[in-house]
This record gives sequence, C-alpha cells and structure tokens, in this order.
Amino acid sequence: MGNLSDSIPNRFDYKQASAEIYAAWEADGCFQARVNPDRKPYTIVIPPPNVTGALHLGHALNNTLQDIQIRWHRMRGFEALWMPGTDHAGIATQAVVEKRLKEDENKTRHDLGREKLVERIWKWKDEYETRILNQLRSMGCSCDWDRTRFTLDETCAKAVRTTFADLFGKGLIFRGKRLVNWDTFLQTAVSDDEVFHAVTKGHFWHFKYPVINPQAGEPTHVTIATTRPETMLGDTAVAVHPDPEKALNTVEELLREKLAHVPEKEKEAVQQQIDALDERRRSHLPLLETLADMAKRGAKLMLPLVDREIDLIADEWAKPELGSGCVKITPAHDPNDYEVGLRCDLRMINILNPDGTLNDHAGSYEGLTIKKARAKVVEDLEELGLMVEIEDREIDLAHSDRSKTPIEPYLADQWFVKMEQLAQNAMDAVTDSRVKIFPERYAKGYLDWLGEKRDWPVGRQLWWGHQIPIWTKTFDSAEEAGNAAATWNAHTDAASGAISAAVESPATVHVCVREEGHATEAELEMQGFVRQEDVLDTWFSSALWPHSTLGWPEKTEELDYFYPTSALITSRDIITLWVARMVLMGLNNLGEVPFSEVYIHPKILDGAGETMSKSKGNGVDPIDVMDKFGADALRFGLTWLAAETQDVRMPVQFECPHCEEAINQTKKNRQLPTIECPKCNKPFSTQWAKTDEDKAHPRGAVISERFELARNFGNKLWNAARFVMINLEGFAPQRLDYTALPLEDRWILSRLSTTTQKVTDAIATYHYSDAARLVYDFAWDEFCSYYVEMAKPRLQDPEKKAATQQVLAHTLDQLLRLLHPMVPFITEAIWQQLAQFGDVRSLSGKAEDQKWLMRSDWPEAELEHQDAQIETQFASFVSVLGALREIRSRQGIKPKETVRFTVQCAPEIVALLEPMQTYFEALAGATCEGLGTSFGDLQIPPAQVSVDGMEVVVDLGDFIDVDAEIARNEKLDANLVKQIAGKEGKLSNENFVSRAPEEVVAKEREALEELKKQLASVRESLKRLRDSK
RNA sequence: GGGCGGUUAGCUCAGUUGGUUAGAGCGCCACGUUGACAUCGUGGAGGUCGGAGAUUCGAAUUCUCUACCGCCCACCA
Repeated sequence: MGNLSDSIPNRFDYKQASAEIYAAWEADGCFQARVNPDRKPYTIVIPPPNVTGALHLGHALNNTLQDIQIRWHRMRGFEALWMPGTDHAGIATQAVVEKRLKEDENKTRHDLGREKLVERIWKWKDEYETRILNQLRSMGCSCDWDRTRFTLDETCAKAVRTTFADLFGKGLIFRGKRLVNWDTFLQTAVSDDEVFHAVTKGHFWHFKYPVINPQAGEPTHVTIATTRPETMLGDTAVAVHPDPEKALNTVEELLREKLAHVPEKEKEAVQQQIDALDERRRSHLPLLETLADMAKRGAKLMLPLVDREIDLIADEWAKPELGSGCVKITPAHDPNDYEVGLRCDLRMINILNPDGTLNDHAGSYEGLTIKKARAKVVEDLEELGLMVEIEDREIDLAHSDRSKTPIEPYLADQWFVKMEQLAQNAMDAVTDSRVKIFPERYAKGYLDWLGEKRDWPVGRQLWWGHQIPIWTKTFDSAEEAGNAAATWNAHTDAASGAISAAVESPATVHVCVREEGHATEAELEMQGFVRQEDVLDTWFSSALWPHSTLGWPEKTEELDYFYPTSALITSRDIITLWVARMVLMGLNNLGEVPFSEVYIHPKILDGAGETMSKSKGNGVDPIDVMDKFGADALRFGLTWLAAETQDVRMPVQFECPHCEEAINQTKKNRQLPTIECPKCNKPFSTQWAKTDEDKAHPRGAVISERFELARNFGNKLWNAARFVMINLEGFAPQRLDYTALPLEDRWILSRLSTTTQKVTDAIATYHYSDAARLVYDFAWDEFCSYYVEMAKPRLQDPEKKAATQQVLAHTLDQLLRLLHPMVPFITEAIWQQLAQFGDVRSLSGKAEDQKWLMRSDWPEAELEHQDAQIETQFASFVSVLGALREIRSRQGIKPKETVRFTVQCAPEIVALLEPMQTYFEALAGATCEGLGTSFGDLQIPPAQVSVDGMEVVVDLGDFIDVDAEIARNEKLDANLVKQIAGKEGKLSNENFVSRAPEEVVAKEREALEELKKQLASVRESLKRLRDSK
C-alpha cells in the first residue's frame, strides 16, 4: 500500500499529462475515422473558425460541446468523424491584414497590388491557422486532422466553382443593380451585418428647388430637407404624396387608436401629435394639395447647381406629416429612394467614385470628397438664396464594422443568387423535420428569414476569396451577343465540358467556366472577354462545407458514407447566414439535407452581460484558462454552464502575476495598460500595454474564477481514484452475486445505473449542463462522500475486502467512462493507471480489450441494479447520519470523541437501518446502542433530533451544553407550531379536502401527524432539559 | 416598430407533468489537517421566486397585463 500512495501524486499534473496523452492518442490514430461498413457513421463538421485571429472562449464552448458528442458516439461504437478546418472569412481577414499593412508600412492594398496582398493574407492565414489548430489540440479536440480543410483550398475551390456554374446554368445566378453599403476606405461593399450604427452630431438642411414655369396659383419653389445635402447632385425627382389629406387622416386614425391603448402617462404626448396634425392641415395642406396636382400634370423642377430638369412626382413615400411634406429622391444613394426610383421609373445617377470622391455626374464638384462637397454645396445653395434653414440634429449614421468609416449607400452592379426556390426547399426541410433545430424556438428565426426569399448578393469587391468564374464581354448589338452566347453554350456538352453563357440585356455576354485553369479561359480572354474581379461572399464557400470537405463534387466513398452529417453545433448568430445556406446548398448539390440535427448553444457574456471581445478587453483566452486550471477544467466548466435557455454570464478577473490575486474586471479598469494589484501593490500589464514602460511589467492574464468548480472537481476525482488504487493492491477480479451484496454496494450500483441512464439521455438531447451536474453529483456526493467513506472500514476487514475492491474498481471504471467525453485527459490518465490492476475490472467479469479509454465502450445502464427500495433505505441512513453530525457540531463535540446514540423508530425502519449500524461509527463517530429502543432514563438528558419519523437520541453525558439544546428546541418548537397551524388550516378548508386528490390530502394528514409527533417530542425534550438544570 | 429570451440566496445559475419546509456551486460564519483529497471535511446563516391581476383547494411553475435587462430583425428624408 505504501508504494502506490508514494507513486501517485495527490495532484494531477495536467500540463504535462495532457500534452503527452494527446500526442499518444494522435500517434495511435485514435482520432481517425474511416469508411467502415460495419459501423454506423456519426459526423460533425466543425464550424470553421475564421483565420482572422485566435480562438476565444466562445469557440472553446462550441468545440467542447462538439467533442463531447464525437467522443460519446465514438465510445458508443459509431465511426465518429469530426471534420476540422478553418474559414478564409473574406472581408474580415482582408481588413485585418490591410489594417496591419497601413499601421506597419503605411501602405494601402493598391500600393501592393492584388497578387502581393493575397500573398500576405495567405501568410497571415498560415500563422493563425496553426495557432487555431493548436488551440483545438490543447483543448483535447478529437478531430480527424488528416482531413483538415480550408474554405479557400483546392478541394473547396472546386466545389465552389462547380456549384456556381450549376446555379448559373440553372439561371439562378443573375446580375442586378443594387444599393450596397459602400466602405470608401476598403473600397468594397459590406453586408448589412457588417454595419454598425452610431449617433453623431449633424445638421438637417432645408433648401428649395425652383419650379420650372409655375402656373398661376402654383408655388415658385419646393422645399425639401436632408442630412446629406451633397446627395442632391444625384437627385432625379422630388416626391409629394398623391393624396395628402387622406394620408393625414390615416395618420390621425392610427394615432387615435394608439391613444385608446397607450398608458395614461403617454397619452399627453400622443394627443400633442394629434393636435400637431390639425396645425399641419392649416399650414401645409393647401400647398401639398397644389403640389400633388402639379405632380399629376407633370410639373418639372430645376435642380440647382447642376441645372438638371427633374420631375415632381406623386408617391406615397412622401409623408405629408413630416418636414415640408416633400422629399428629394436620390435613387442611387438611398435605399428608400431606390425603391421609389424603381416604382416611378426614375433615372438613377451615381455620383460617387469607389474611393468616396465625387465623379463626373457631379459636375463642378467632381473630385471632391464627400465632406468637401457637402460644405461647398451648402455654401453654393446659400449663395443662390435657396437655403431655407439649418437645424442641428443627431444623426444615426451607418459605419463599416471593418474600417470604422461611414458607409455610403451606393448603387452598384452585383451578382445575385435567386432565392425563391432554394429558400423554399430549405424551409421545407425544417418544417418537415428532416432538419431538427434545438432548442426548437430557433426554428422560427430560420423560417422567417428564409421566408423573405430575398435574393442573395454574392459578390464582394475584395481580393481575398473565390474569384467569380465569369468572363464578360459587351458586344455592339444584341444580335452579336446572342450569337456569342449561343456559340459558347454549344460548348457545354462538348469536350470543354463545363461552360454556360447568358446574355445580359442589351448586349453583354457572361460566360461561366466550371473548370479552373481550363483552356476555355484562355480562349475567352483572347476573344476579349474579361474576368469578373469580384470574389464570392465568404458564406458561399461555407455553405458547401458539409459536402465540400468530404470531397464533393467527386463521388468519394467518404461522401457516400459520412454524408449527410449527423449534427451541427453552433451559435445562434449564424443560423441564417450559415445554417440556412448550408441546408439550401446541400439540397441543391446533393438533394439531401446536410445534417439532421442542429444544436444552438448559449453565448458567453462577461459579468456585465456584454459579449466578450478583444476590443473591449473583457475576452478570456482559453489558453490562459487552460494554463491556470487545465484543459479538463475549461471543458467541464463550460459544459456545466451550458444550460438550455440562458447565455453564460461569466464575471471576469485579472490575475496578478505576482501574487495570483484575482482582481474583478470593471468597465473602468478593463482597458488600462497597467494595473496595480491591490493586494501586493505591484503593477502588471494588460493587452493594452503599448509603451515600453508598460510592457516591462509582467502580463496579468484575464481569467474567470468560474472555472474553480471544475478544477476542484478534477482534483476530487483524481484523489478518489488515488484512494481506490492505493487500496486495490492484491485485487483479484471475481464474479459477485449481486443479490448477495451488502446494502451499500447495491446502493452505489443502483445509483451508478440511474446516473448512467440519465447522463446518456442528457447528452443525447444536448442537455450538457444536466449531464455535467448529474455525473458531478454522483462522483462527489455519492461515490466519494458515502461509498468511499464506507469502503474504508470494509477494506480493513479481510472477509469483506475483496468484494469492496471489486465494486470500487467497477464503479471507478464506469465513472471514468461517463466523464470521459467532458474531461478526456484526467480520465484517460487515471484509466491508464487503473489498467495495471488487470484488464478485468467490471462486475460482469468482461475483460477490457481497448488500450485507450477514449476508444473503450460507453457504459450500459444495468437496469436490474436500479432498486428504489435500497435507495429509500439508504436515505434513512443518511438522515440519521445527518442528525448525528448536526448534534455533534451543535454541541461542539471533538472529532476524536465518540458518542452513543439510539434511534427510536418503527420496526420496519429498524430493519432498514440494521445493516448500516457499523457505518455510524466511521462516518459520524457515533456508536449505536439500540435501534427501535431508547436509552431508558438517563441522569443527564440527551440531545435529540427528530427526522423522517425517527428520533435520534444522543447521550452526551457530561459534555452536553444544556442551554444550547434548549435554545435549539425552542426554535424548533416555534417552527413546528407554525407549520402545524398551516397544515391544520389547509385541512380544515372544505374546498381542499373535497377537491384535492385523495392521495394529496392523505399525505397532508400524514404530514400533520408527523409534525405533531415531532412537536410532542421536542416539548418532552425541552421539559427534561429544563428539569435537569 | 416586430420577434425571442431572461428576472429565484450577496454572486452565477438549477427547479421535470402545479402538491410537504424552493435547491446547487462560489462567497459568508463556526469547527476540523485520524493516511484519497484544505483544490478537503462537518455543521450553520441567508430567498414573501421583478411587480400587479387571473385561473385553481393549491402557483416559482399556467394565463393576462406591466417594469427592467439582453439579443435578433425591420426602420430612421
């Protein structure tokens, strides 16, 4: 016994052991999945992390949950494939690299050129991909690394071009004008979700356009207002409501309806709005009516500064209740105006160059930046006497998330994917449950979003990405174009294979070539076709991920075997962008959904409820957590917190590198370059350290104490295993007759069986937190606190030792399996040590033939071990134990002192407790002097506790603190009186007695009797205690 | 403006189909280092379950309204 306790340290050296174990697993091919007809496949494709930067805690959660499913299924006998990889992340990555280029070398991408920039981004990608994959390894992720893919690698590129050509051929790719969010710094369109809004101070300019040849009774000018006066250069109309009176009435109706429902305190504000309408009828309506009539007769206005004739139009977009009631229409630079432009067939004049300066449509303003143009337009309008008023106003301005510069709405040619049918197919897959989403409520967002069936703009004006495989040429006539298209289309089924062509009215031909580097490409270029510069939206390649990673469009064995994949585990913010697109692309390319289940996990927020991010400084790095607590603690901690409905709130601390003090992070201190530790008064640096002075201090990690629970649990498990192994010397496996086992063995086996069943169920339904809690409680409270404690005396008894060893070995072995998916390293480390006691550890006597725990079998719940009666019996034991401990504690009995006790209880409880008698000694330092009996008359009154229909009486002799007992009993007395009153009240309520189910009433009666008994007992005790004084 | 989620102990969260005295971890208080574990053990204190109303014999749990927090979508001359 001595050598083992010396050789097993009482701490798990997670740093060294984890690395060694992982390397050994990998070397032994434990992560590999192969096409294997003898097993059922289980597949997860990783949500490929962006190569923009290192992984954060959200990724850690995402990947932990995936690894749990993968490891669990692997143990259950599935051929489990976890497909790893990373995402090129289009604009995000290019923006990061461009920013770096600007900072380090003061160069723009145009200084470098496309090729050089892309080269730089590849370098960045290599660096971060390595970092990311190593982070995943440190976390213990059991990915099949041989299959690692990148969304921009050749396999994926082929899938992208094949898909694009297919859609093009089906007529689902088309070209259209579209207002895009133009980032003038990066000179690219950014998607709506890459835009953030910020309120800035600005102005609201009111100015007027002259009416051309106004007729009698008509105004000479029309007043409009805008926050962006320079856009007037692109105006092609001014709109007025066709029926302003009706519009005002409608508004009033709505307001009156609101008035009826709105709370009292808001009524006044609504009433004011209604009054304002009356005022407006007087002040504006006659003019607006006139203008509406003018619009109908086709009146024209003169657009000042550029002297362009524009229409006065009637359109409902103009709101008579706002501003002057007239609105300028700039279809090429405003989303709403664009809609008006389409409706009224207006000219769309783009006044901007890609770099944000004005182009030749702006006349004399050409070449100016927006800012300068704005100032000059205002100045010139003032000079012409057309400026009416300038208001100060706060403006909610769209900014690019990537460059932080203001967005300019900009009309550009874009490539679109027609969504109508694709979206419908993806919706059907969820409605008919071919794809199930957990938690279910997220299906709504998915369906709503797809239901809009908005065409998908897939082009990005970037250099980093899959370049659109289209060559374009504009011919002199539609006829020529038609001929060219027909010629190229004729090649489609010929040797050159994969081509299709389409004419964009009037005379532009687009040719899409499927094969990369095909001779056709050169041929097209020779004929004057030019390849589209744009690259595809990064989500286009991500949408193919579940099948492109398996080799599609090749008909690979892997594709056949592993597709459709089994589960997709991801975070809620990309349900639409990614999940929906994967479903529709999977259906389009393979006719099958890409996965059958989608699990959406919570997000990780900091202590203030904000999302974590590097730019806020509240981001916890999984590496720091692993350094401090270990990978298992990171994983278990996250699993523990991953409950169904809630996001994970995780208060964050700085850790002082000098004294390890944890300093709560606040909004104030989280962006400081250095912080002084309040405990040891030494400074440390943070991620914000920029100056040499700041950087000289050692770095304080950002961590969260949230992981202590998991770290402690690992330690508990390790030491329980240590205890078992120290006591396993001379262990000889044997077949035990379950029915002949003593109560404590049957109890722990019953609990093990129940736990196994529940944990299995929890993981299967993605109730991760439940799974963690179940196994934590079993391991700590049941196995350690009771079974191991009870095993101690038994191991000293030669008669009982062997059976005890067997049950200990079995339970530990099974427990390790249950825990392995969540905490793979520590369980594997223990399991390897346990192996030295032979390969037969299970009660069944079956020899374990796997070298690695991660490759061993998941436990089956032994249903015949579940025994409710045994569990009740054990509960009585625990109650008595608790009573004894409480008395000891209350009375301040020293641990070394043994006390004597009896339990007064019914005969059937005596039978329950009988076999457990000896354990009171070991677990509570109390000797049982009788069950079902009392001490008889003691000279000094005993301490007494009544629980579950039992009276636990402890003879403390002279040691008793009578006053303490009296105080306690008095408190109990009062409490019982209160409860009894409550129960009596309930039972005297005729309604309750007659309407509640009989069993509930009976239960209440029983409880009342029990309470009364207790009260009697307490009072008797009190009397004796008082008498003794 | 539309939708979703949350509000339970000082903190972070559980709470199954409504039914005894609402649980856990951390923190706090008291005691404790006898050979698995002080990253531990034993005991204790601490909650009128955001508010109002309704249904019911009975509500943390169901329904309605409401407040606050968070997220998503739309819109903002």
